[in-house]
Amino acid sequence: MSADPNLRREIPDATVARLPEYLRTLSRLAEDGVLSVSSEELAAAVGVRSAQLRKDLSHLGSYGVRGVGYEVETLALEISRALGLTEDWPVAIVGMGNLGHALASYSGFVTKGFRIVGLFDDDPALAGQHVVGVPIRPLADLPACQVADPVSIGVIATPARAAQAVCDSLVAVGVTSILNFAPAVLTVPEGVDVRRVDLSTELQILAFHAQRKSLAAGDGDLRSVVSQ
Amino acid sequence: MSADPNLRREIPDATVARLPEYLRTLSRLAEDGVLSVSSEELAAAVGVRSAQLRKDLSHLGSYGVRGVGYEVETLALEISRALGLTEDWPVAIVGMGNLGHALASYSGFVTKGFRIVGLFDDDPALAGQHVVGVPIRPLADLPACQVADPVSIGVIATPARAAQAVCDSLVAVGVTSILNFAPAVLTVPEGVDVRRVDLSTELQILAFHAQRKSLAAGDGDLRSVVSQ
DNA sequence: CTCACTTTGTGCATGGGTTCACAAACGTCT
DNA sequence: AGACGTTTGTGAACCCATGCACAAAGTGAG
Ligand SMILES: NC(=O)c1ccc[n+]([C@@H]2O[C@H](COP(=O)([O-])OP(=O)(O)OC[C@H]3O[C@@H](n4cnc5c(N)ncnc54)[C@H](O)[C@@H]3O)[C@@H](O)[C@H]2O)c1
Ligand SMILES: NC(=O)c1ccc[n+]([C@@H]2O[C@H](COP(=O)([O-])OP(=O)(O)OC[C@H]3O[C@@H](n4cnc5c(N)ncnc54)[C@H](O)[C@@H]3O)[C@@H](O)[C@H]2O)c1
Repeated sequence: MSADPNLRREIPDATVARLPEYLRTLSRLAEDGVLSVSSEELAAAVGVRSAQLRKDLSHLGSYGVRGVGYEVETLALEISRALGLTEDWPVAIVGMGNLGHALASYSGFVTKGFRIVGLFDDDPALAGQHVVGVPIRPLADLPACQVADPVSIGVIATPARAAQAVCDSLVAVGVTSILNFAPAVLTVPEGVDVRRVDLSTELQILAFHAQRKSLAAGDGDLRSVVSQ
Repeated sequence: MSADPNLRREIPDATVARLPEYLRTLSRLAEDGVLSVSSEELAAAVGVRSAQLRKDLSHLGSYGVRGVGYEVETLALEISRALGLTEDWPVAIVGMGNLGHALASYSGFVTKGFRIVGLFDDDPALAGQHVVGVPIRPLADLPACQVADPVSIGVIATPARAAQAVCDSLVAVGVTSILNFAPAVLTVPEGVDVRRVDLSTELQILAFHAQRKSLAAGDGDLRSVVSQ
C-alpha cells in the first residue's frame, strides 16, 4: 500500500475514452489559476456524474485528498502520464487534400505530445509544398523517412479507395496505431490499432435521434413513445 | 401482421452506431452487383461477429430469409428507413475555416440524405464566398435563413472559444441536433442532441494503447517506467 | 482532543451489450 | 412429399459499465 508500481493495471476502455476530456478541462482550469477541484465540480464541467469521475480516476491511483478534492496540476500530470503523453508521438498524415490540410494545421496537434513528422500525398501537384513547415512527399518516401524519424501514429485522409493500400504501407514500416478518416473498414494484422472517425456516421446517428424526436413530438402514436 | 412499420421500439444506441457502417457496406455490395448476403459474409465485411449483426438487424424487423440470407437492396432500404435517411436533412455548417471548408466539400454529405443549406462564418473576408454552390454568410443571418429553409442539423467548426455561443444561436432557432468539432463541452437544454468529434481525443486514445503495447513488448524494467 | 463536516474511494446492485448455442424456418434435391 | 443442409432469429449466460450509497480519511473549530 506504500508504493504503487501496479498502476499499469487494466484501465477500462470506457475510462480511457473519457480521460482526454478530463485532461482538457483540467488544463483549462489550470490556465484560469484554479488550484484544486472537487469531483463534483470537475464532473459538472465535463458533463459526467461525479461517481463516474471518481471511479475513473481511481483506476490510475489515489491522487485525491478526502475532504478537499484534487490538486489540478497533479491530476493533469497523472492523466497525461496514464495516457502516455509525457513522451511525444511522431505522427504522419497520408492524403493532403481538404481534410489532410485541415488536420495538419490543427493546433491541437502540437499542444499535447503529438508532433507531425511526415506529410504524404501521391499527387505530384502537391509534392514539395510545405504545410506547418513540413514538406509533402510521395508515399513511396515513407520507408526512407521512417529511418530518420520513425512514425508511431499514422493518419489516413485519402479517399476510401486508397485507404487499405495506404494502411498496408504504414503497417509495413512498423506503424501500429492508425487513425482512419476514410469511410472504409481496414484489415490489419494482430497488434495494430485502428480507430475510425467518420462524419457521415455521426450525421446518421444524429438523424436517427432527430427522427425519433420528431415522431415523438409530432402526430399521434404516443403509445410507442416512452419519452426517455 | 407480417408488415410491421411500427417497429419503432427502442433500438439500442450501440446498434444505431453500427447501422451506418452496415449501410455503407451494403451500398458498396449493391454497386458491385451483389444481390444477397448472409450474416456471416456481411459481418466479415464490416468487421463484427455475425451474431452481433443478426441481433442488430433483428431490432429493425425480420428482413432476412432463413437458409438464404438478406437481399442487399431491401436491407439497405430498411436500414436507411430506420436511420431516417428516407427524408433528407438540411445541414448548416458554422465556422468555415480549414475544417469547415473540408467538411463542406466532403462528398459524403450529398450522397445520403444530407443537404447543405447554410454556411456561416463571422469573418468578413469569407462573407459572400461560395463553397459547393452555397454562399458563406455571417451567423447573424441564421434566423432569416431558417425561415426560408429550416436547418435541422447544425455542425460547429469554430474555435472552442466560440462554440458555446454558436451552439446557443443554433438552439435559439430550433436546431435540436448538433455535431461539434470544437474541443469544448457544450451545455444545451433538454431535448437537444450533441455529438462531439475530436481528433485530439482519438490521438490520445491511440497513444494510450501504443504506450501499453510498448510496455508489454519492452519487457520488465517496470521501475523506470513508473518512476519516470 | 474531540466533534462536526466535507469529500474521496469503493462495494454492490442494476442495466445494457456481446457472445454462444440452438430451434425454427427456408430452399433444394431426390 | 419428405429428408437434408443452410441460415436466421433469439433465449440465456456472461461481461462490462454506470450509479448509488456509505465507510474511511481528511480538515478545521472549539
Ligand atoms: N473532407 C471531409 O470533411 C471529410 C470528412 C470525413 C471523411 N472524409 C474522408 O477523408 C478522406 C479525404 O477527404 P478529402 O476531402 O480531403 O479528399 P480529397 O480528395 O480532397 O483529398 C484526398 C487526397 O488523397 C490523395 N491520395 C489519393 N490516393 C492516395 C494514395 N494512394 N497515397 C497518397 N495520397 C493519396 C489525393 O492526392 C488527395 O490529395 C476521404 O476518404 C473522405 O471521404 C473527409
Ligand atoms: N482542423 C482540424 O483538423 C480540426 C480537427 C479537430 C478539431 N478541430 C477544431 O475545429 C475547429 C475549427 O478548426 P479550423 O482548423 O477550421 O480553425 P480555423 O481557425 O481555420 O477556422 C475557424 C473559423 O471559425 C470562424 N469563427 C470564429 N468565431 C466564429 C463565430 N462566433 N461565428 C461564426 N464563425 C466564427 C472563424 O472566422 C474561422 O473562419 C476548432 O475548434 C478546432 O479545434 C479542427
